[in-house]
Amino acid sequence: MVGTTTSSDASRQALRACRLFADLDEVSLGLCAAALRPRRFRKGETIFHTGDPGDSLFLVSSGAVKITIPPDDGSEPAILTTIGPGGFFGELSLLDGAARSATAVALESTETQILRRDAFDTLVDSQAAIRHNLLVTLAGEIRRLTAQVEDLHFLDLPGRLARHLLRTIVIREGLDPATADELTGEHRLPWPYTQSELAGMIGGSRQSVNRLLADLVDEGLVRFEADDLVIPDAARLALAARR
Amino acid sequence: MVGTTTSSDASRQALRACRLFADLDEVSLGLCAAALRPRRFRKGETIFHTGDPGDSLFLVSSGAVKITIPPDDGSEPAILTTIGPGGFFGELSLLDGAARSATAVALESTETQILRRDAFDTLVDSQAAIRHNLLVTLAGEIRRLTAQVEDLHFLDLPGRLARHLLRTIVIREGLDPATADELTGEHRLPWPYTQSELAGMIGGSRQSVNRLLADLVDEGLVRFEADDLVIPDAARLALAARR
DNA sequence: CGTCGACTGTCAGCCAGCCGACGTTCTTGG
DNA sequence: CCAAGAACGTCGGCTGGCTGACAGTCGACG
Repeated sequence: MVGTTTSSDASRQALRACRLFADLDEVSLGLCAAALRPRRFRKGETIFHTGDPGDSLFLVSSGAVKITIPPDDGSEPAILTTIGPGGFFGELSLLDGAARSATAVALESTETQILRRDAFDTLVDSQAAIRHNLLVTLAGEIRRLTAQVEDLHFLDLPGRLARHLLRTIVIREGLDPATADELTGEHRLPWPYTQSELAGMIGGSRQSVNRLLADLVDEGLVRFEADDLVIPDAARLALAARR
Repeated sequence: MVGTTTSSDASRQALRACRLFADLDEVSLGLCAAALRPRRFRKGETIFHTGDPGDSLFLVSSGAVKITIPPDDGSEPAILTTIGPGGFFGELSLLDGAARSATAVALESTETQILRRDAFDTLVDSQAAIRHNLLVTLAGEIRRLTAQVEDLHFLDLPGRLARHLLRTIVIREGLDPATADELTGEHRLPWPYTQSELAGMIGGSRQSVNRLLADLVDEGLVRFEADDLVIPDAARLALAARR
């Protein structure tokens, strides 16, 4: 069965790239790979909604997904985070059996691998390495959210924008989030976001974000090149993020 | 050794009351109890600071603890959450080995049981029940923080105040946080907080909180009695919290 | 039992950032 | 290649909530 073999290879690829399955021996990796089912989403497609029941974890092989909270009126949704290749999402409902707490939407064409609850439970129970990685990742998630609450409390909009950009660098480059303030030098970020989305991420209006971005460009702190955002001097931007 | 026996009994008490150790058989419970060391904190005493290295988990036997983020200037700290009897805190540093991400301060005279990393690791590895409880609790923590970010995005100050009160009811009475909007009837909360602290919890200034509280009292939505806050009709308050 | 510190109550002034409005530019599909 | 929808750029007016200031209240402690 050529199809099956190909699918399994793709699954192995996805696993290797994902922090959750790091440090796993070949045999265990094969076991995990067998439990995965691939699923592709088109740009803008909704993967699940707030309030849905959920019993699957999604690994992102390629593309990107935004985790949002829809407003009940028609305004801009809040964007909690975005997940890129190697990341995963949807684990909460697996852990506590409750409904989805947020909505997941594909930012671009995205390839995912789905892991269902029974397989997930088996893996977590039998593989100490996966268990450890899971706990570390959840802790990281909590720290990220804590930092977000902190920003919303203490920083004004320009500050939140600057800090958000720094954090995005750190995430994209896989660095320690705690070092966001000590970044230096030039960085280049792929930038698939609209200004409305950016506004949703930092808790501001589209118009304000537009103005603040223009300010940053004027001051030479950031620059747009094709589909990338270039930050010539991260240290200088970090200064602008100070409380 | 009478002293040891007494201490161990207190430890068992603490464990029984804590969700993390629910559903544990007597023998395992004894093992856990043996790993605990009691520690008492006076009102206002700092338990640990942001940035400290940390390798212990604290179980609250009695009293209450606030988890705060200190501002770098002299203004009001943000208060992320408060932990009462049966709750625990300080688990993050245990999970990922990183520094404390927040400061913990005793709100009143507080009795805690300390569990150090080595004992914690052993327990989590050997007891599937504890492991499960830990994961569920972490998931709950993430949901709580997500809800907090959501509130800061979508609600104005009156809305955040009302919702905070509803959430406090839910936490104090040990209900499902998702049901906060559907509460009805009269509720009575112990109220050890100053207006400044309340302001820190909902992200507002002390003055604004004072004014909003007065409004709520005028409308008959809340009432202060001795050291308690009484909410005569939770459903009516929930209406005030609507976005 | 006076005084000192912490907390509550209240007010006026100010401004960051929201909102609505509208033109322009980009892009996508027919 | 054209039309229509989406995203960007910009403006002025309005206001929620912050800041600062000060007066009452209450409990603790010498």
